[in-house]
Amino acid sequence: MKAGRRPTIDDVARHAGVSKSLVSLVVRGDRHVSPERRAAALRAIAELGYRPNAMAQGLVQKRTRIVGVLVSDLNNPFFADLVAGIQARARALGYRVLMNTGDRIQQHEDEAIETLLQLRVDGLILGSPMMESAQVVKASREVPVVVVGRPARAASVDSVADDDAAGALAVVRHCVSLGHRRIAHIDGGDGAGSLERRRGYEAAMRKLKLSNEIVVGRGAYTEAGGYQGARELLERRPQPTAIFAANDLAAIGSLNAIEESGLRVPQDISLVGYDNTSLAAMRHLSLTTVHQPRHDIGQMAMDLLIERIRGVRVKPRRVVLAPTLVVRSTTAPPPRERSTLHPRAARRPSKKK
Amino acid sequence: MKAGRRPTIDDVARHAGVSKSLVSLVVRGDRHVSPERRAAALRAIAELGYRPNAMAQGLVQKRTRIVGVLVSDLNNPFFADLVAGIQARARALGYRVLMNTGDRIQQHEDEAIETLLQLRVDGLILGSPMMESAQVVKASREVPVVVVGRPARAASVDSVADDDAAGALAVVRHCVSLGHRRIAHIDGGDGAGSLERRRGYEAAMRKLKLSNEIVVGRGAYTEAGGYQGARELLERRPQPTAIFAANDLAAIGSLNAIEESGLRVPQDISLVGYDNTSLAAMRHLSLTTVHQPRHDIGQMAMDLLIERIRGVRVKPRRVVLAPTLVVRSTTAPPPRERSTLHPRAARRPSKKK
DNA sequence: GACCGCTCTTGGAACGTTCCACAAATACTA
DNA sequence: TAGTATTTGTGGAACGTTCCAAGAGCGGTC
Repeated sequence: MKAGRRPTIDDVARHAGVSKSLVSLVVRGDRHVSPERRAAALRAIAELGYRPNAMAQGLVQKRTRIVGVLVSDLNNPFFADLVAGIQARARALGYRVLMNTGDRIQQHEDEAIETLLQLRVDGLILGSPMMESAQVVKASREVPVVVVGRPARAASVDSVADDDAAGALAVVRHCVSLGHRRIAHIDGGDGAGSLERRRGYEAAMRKLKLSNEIVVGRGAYTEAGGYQGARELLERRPQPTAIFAANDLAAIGSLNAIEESGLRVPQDISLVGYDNTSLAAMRHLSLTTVHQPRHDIGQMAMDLLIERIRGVRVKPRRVVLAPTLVVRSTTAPPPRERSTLHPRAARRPSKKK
Repeated sequence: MKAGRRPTIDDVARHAGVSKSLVSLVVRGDRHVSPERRAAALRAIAELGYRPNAMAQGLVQKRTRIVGVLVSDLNNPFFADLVAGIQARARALGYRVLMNTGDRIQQHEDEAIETLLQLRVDGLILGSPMMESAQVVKASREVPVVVVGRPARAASVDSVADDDAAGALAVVRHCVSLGHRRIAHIDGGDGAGSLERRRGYEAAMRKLKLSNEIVVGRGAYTEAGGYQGARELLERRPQPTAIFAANDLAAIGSLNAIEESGLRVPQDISLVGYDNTSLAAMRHLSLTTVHQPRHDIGQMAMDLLIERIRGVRVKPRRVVLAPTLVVRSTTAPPPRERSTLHPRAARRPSKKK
């Protein structure tokens, strides 16, 4: 082996005095190898610091045992648990995970996917992608694809998502049971599942005879989006007495806007998020929200993917998990009607409580 | 091209009636190709849906134009901006980014690195890794490595980190200026830079003649770690009047513990975090913290890496950025001495305010 | 008209693996 | 004892690219 070069399997073979085929067998843990040669090979591997070249392996094997994961937004802790679930299952199945993010920008997402496809990953899990579904379908022609957080249309794509309609209904029901009627929604913009969540909200309102009270503010699955949406809603008269944000991040943004306007949560206005991320659970925030079993969703996504990779299933599967409402401290009965007409004076921004 | 197979450069060449070398030139944008043949090649590429095989390319070129990024903890929004900075720079330089996380588990981190090394990435950026530095050095023998968030020892490794001593000093100074003396620290356990931050705290305390007041609670760079550390500190008598947590996540955990014990922030106890993540900026939390220019850190890390990759520099560089204190609403003058002896009765956990 | 120097194009040798068919050695069977 | 399995080990052909040296065509020059 020459100085600066990384050792190859040939170097190892020469060093150990065996054929490269034999070294290959040892590396892959084949049991039809005599103890002596195995030991010799292992020693040479250790001495040279040999590390198999995954590209060469992938090239000849026509598979990589790598699954690519696209994460929509690293700011959203939702994906931390999702990825943990994927990783746990992948580890058990002998696959490795490589991540990528498009930072909520369609073009970047497309590029991220392209990188993964050029690397010839064995499968793709798309976590709440912003990209158009045509792109998803296109990717699914190359490799098995599972979409998380938004229903897939195409027959070649599986999906795992929670039942947004059920989640939204639970939220609206909860608010109504507290006495709210003017329950507004801040949507998730072009985010994954945003439309479903919004439709769920609208359907729930209609179901509870509140069709006239349907109000949707334009937002996004981000703090900034929630802030904007809340600002929009708070300008309306009469103001809503409850806001249902598309996700926890947006709820936090809404909270910023609400507090900025001098209103208190939940005394003046109730607030509900979605996802039950670690943020919502913060005692100081204690956000009422909708729980999704993120870790399970990740595991399920990986399971679906592996079924496709192994070819044991070709029919599409749409897994829908039941969400559950988690009532915390940001929801309460609405204030008396008059109070919304006389909002309290805004408090000093720098002072708390 | 046979049915189920992915088209190769040979398929494209045949389909376009040119040589594969010509197709290769077109794909790589070489300008010494006649317009007609270029058009023919491009058409064939589009018609067949050809996508170059990055493994084959990497194998022959002996480089991948991919940099691997290890992210310590997806729950920490610190890394979202860090990665964004890395990506922005990588994009400009024509590199692609592939991520991996070890979920704050050493062994998983080692595996993540191994995956990336077997793929022969051109370089590695380690974001606040938990792994032992021997592992880092080992990796740096294979490929250029830049460590973020913790100083590197080895000559083969570059690092980008903020000046933890300066940050800690700013925190302690701020607390002292408010009148605090019993300023305790919750450390980051085995987290990256934890030791430096802790030493910085101790040095700052000594510098401000508060050596006797040095108290360190054992924590971690997580919400749970901060919670534990705060519990430990709150059991002490006298209780500290200010807590300096190793990062924002830990500060949030501390806040949970503090509120649970019935104390108010900042009236009864002041709280400071580190990193100035989006969490700290939440109006509802409004955490006093230390700002790190995360995006710049990411860009800088990528720049250092590229210098090594291109071989224009072999001497190690340790970039240290100046942190700045961001004073928000969780710090205030300490309560009168007696008050800590008569803590208020714990309020109902489910009630706020 | 021979030669030169362009530009464009091409075949074939890498790159580092695995896989396959077969060889060699050993053990078993009739 | 010969023949047949069985177990180990091996060389060489893939895999899909890029790179390199060299060829083809074609004006221009002396």
